[in-house]
Amino acid sequence: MAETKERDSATTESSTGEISLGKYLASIRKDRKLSLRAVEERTKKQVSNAYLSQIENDQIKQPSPNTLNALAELYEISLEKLMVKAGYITPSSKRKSGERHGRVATFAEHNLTPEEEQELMDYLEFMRSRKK
Amino acid sequence: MAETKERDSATTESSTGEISLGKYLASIRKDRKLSLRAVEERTKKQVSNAYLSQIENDQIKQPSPNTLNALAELYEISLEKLMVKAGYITPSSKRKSGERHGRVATFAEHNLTPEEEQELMDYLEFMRSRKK
DNA sequence: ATAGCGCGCTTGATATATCAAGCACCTTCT
DNA sequence: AGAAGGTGCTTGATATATCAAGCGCGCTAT
Repeated sequence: MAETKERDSATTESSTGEISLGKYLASIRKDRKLSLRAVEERTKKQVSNAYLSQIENDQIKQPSPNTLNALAELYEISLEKLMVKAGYITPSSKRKSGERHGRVATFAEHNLTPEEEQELMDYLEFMRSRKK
Repeated sequence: MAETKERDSATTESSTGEISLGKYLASIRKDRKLSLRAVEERTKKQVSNAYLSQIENDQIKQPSPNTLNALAELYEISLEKLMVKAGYITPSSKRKSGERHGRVATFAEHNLTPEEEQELMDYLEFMRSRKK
């Protein structure tokens, strides 16, 4: 009675006021014009079509980092963004809404690709939100 | 070709040739002079004493990132190191083409603490090892 | 029409993470 | 001595992730 779990979320506007993990992943997959089974193959069976379907319909609460990573790589999106949406990261000290923060050009000294740079920045936020 | 799931014993020298996750965590806890229940309390129940015991005895294969993070923070060790030991990160291609990294002093522009810097560097390796 | 294929989806089964409750043992007290 | 409390540990119960197998539907083709 204390807490009913099901007040979720067809449209979960949790931390950043964004859509749910499932809807987000679904929209991206469609953008990439991939079928569920295509994703299954391209991820070398790391994510089955059945499972992806459940994820996209928000029937899975917290896919493992491995799963999220496989999808992030295939779709070429930020792993940490998925980690946030999956609830691994507490949205405590999140940035002000919708604000793009400064760049980290100095990361270039490590031959970071733009994606790596973005991921590192996301990860920094991740760490700091946890530190709270 | 399949990797048989081996549940070998106490001294698992996997990725970095180090001890298993459980033994590693146990040694650190003792170093910090904390009891299982003390850890339970200090992590605000994020890790129960029963569960920690299982982890330390390698009865748990892959604790969640949340759990690992709680321990990493309490012990003040690298989360990514635990992620490696937990098997979230494949220790395959550490060297892509004789690549080695230097320091990342420039991270200081983001007011990184030494720990954050270390974690970011670990995480960079994490990303790159994942990238194939 | 019908055979086939691709699509998203459902479901049963299995593996595993996680914890509350308890147990056996060991130190101090009084 | 016994109570009280600390220690690591075990276990039964519960929740959840994950997949193989299958379903029904819409397309093309014959």
